[in-house]
Amino acid sequence: MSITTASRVLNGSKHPVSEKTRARVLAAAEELNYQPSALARALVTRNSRIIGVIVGSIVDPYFAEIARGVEDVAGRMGYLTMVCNADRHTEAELAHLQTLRDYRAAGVVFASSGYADDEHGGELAHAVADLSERGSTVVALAQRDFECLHAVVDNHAAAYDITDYVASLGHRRIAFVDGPAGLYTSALRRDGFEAAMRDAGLDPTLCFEGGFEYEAGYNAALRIMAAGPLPDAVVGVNDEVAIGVMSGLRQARVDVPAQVSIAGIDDTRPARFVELTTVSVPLYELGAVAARAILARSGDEQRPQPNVLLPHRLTPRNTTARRPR
Amino acid sequence: MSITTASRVLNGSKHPVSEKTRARVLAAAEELNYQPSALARALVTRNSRIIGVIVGSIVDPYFAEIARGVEDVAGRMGYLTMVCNADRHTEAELAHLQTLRDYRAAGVVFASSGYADDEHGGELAHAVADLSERGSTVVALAQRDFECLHAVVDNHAAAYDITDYVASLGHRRIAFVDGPAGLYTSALRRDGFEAAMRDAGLDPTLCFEGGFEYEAGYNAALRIMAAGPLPDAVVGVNDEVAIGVMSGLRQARVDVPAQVSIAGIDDTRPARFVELTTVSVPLYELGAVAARAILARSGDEQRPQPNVLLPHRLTPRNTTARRPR
DNA sequence: TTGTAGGCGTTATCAT
DNA sequence: ATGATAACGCCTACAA
Repeated sequence: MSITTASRVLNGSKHPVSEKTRARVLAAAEELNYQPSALARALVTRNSRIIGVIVGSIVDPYFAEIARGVEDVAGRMGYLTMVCNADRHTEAELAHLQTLRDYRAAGVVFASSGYADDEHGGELAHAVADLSERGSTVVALAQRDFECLHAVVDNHAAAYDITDYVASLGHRRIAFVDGPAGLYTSALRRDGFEAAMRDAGLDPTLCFEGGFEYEAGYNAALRIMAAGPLPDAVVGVNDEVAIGVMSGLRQARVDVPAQVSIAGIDDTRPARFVELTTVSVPLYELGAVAARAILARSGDEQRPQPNVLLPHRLTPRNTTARRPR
Repeated sequence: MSITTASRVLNGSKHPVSEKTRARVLAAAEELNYQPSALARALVTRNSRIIGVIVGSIVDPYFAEIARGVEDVAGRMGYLTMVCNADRHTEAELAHLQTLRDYRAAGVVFASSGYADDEHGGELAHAVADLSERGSTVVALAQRDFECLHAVVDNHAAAYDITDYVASLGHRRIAFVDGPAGLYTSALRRDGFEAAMRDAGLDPTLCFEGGFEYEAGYNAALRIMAAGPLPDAVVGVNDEVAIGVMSGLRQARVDVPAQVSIAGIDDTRPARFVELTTVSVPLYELGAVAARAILARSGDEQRPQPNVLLPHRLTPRNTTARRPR
């Protein structure tokens, strides 16, 4: 019973092995509580069973849901998912990419959007190309300026739909709280808002600077209240911001939704907590799709996969109300 | 210029190397965009720069904050943090532990509490011991029945303090919504609640089954309302549950805090969104402490480290009010 | 069907 | 100060 034979049965090689020896090997492995070294295996195979998920912020429920999607399907196949926090810095993404490359990750998932005019964009594109050449599958879950599989939702349409819905409630003065400057997702959603406003014959210029976090929304609420008469409604670039706005308004004794309606985008868990009107984005599914793509490619040959666009859905809840007239 | 020499300068060995050759190696490495294989290195050193964080639920903000703490300090030192989701199943923890062992993780952090009378407890203790012997540092951030470094907060006291505070507001009928059955943290907090109630001369038996998630709180709210006259206040085993209760109550047109006061424990991000009265638990710091312990041990020798108890702090906000009399 | 030899990319040991 | 050589634990030809 040689090492080779043992290796063959333990790693499911298709090389023929007699039933008796197979059984003996299995028995011995069980007996010794033997586990093959993932390290050595990855070293020779040039491919580990690690999947990296690079997120913009580990505490953001948006990314948590995506990570869960990846982890669920990857874990079922014996893959290890590592969630890497980049704090929305391209340089941090670069560093994580480096490490992931060092471990010959089977794939890496870019969960967050890229920046327009990113000064490290070239470097990143280069690193991604390098990674792909080495056999890792990379997939992006939002707009990115490098070549890879994209699985996304239509952010422009999502913002359009929620804005259109709010307008349909009879609101005229509708404000928008923007996301982080330069991020594609921010721009896409703002554009969607503006398009919907124009199509409804409303003024699309009531935009406030924001971010993706609760605090950004809270601060925006302060500026909104200082900027003149209250708007009829405000659409946040995402749920956290919308909740932050609501929190700021309510603290100032503004009644939501009686005085001001509020809506977000994403339908993350906190949105359900506060019964926020929003648009549901299939976050979990986005992650699952990414994981499946990686598993498919690392199993079979490198057959190229088609990009995918997942559907979103308007989800009215209790933070919006019809405008009294 | 041999491989050996190159290796020596590239990995900061303390073996002497002349300045000239050192420079030449560095230049060549830069030139070729060379990166040492983390896999090969880990294979021979029997220690990778991977830290595993096993969490009870990846979407739970409680764990997100802890993961951030670990990731922040580990990332700064070039370590890779992998967040593994166990869905609160000991078996899943076992599986992750297996994988982490295969990759010779530098350390693993158990972020969630263990179960009393866990049927897989023995197995887990065994796996942990095995891991420790192989040189990995394991640290638990809540009560666990295996030998390892513990960095925790006093859950009993945290629950006592928040209950005591609520009672001090004049409330008499105070309900408690419990956490997952069998979990040490649940029991500790419930005990803290009961102790505070008794010390305040109040009835500590108004407990409802719950969980750690929003939905559990929401469902508990329904049962609370069906169980007779509304309580003066309710203390949730954690913030999510407290918010769920609040959501359920408000949906039934119960005014919080005018009719019922509500408080949680943990001070996770959503708690700030809704201005929940709670007790702040140093989640980020818990993770940071764990990471530092792992880094310390994998750098120097295995000097044993002392367990640590981190302080919590009462954080009154707007979901509790003094009882009208 | 089974076994042998070579190599994956490092670090560690022992010369030189 | 530098270099050859042997592991680390596995997989994949290539023989037998």
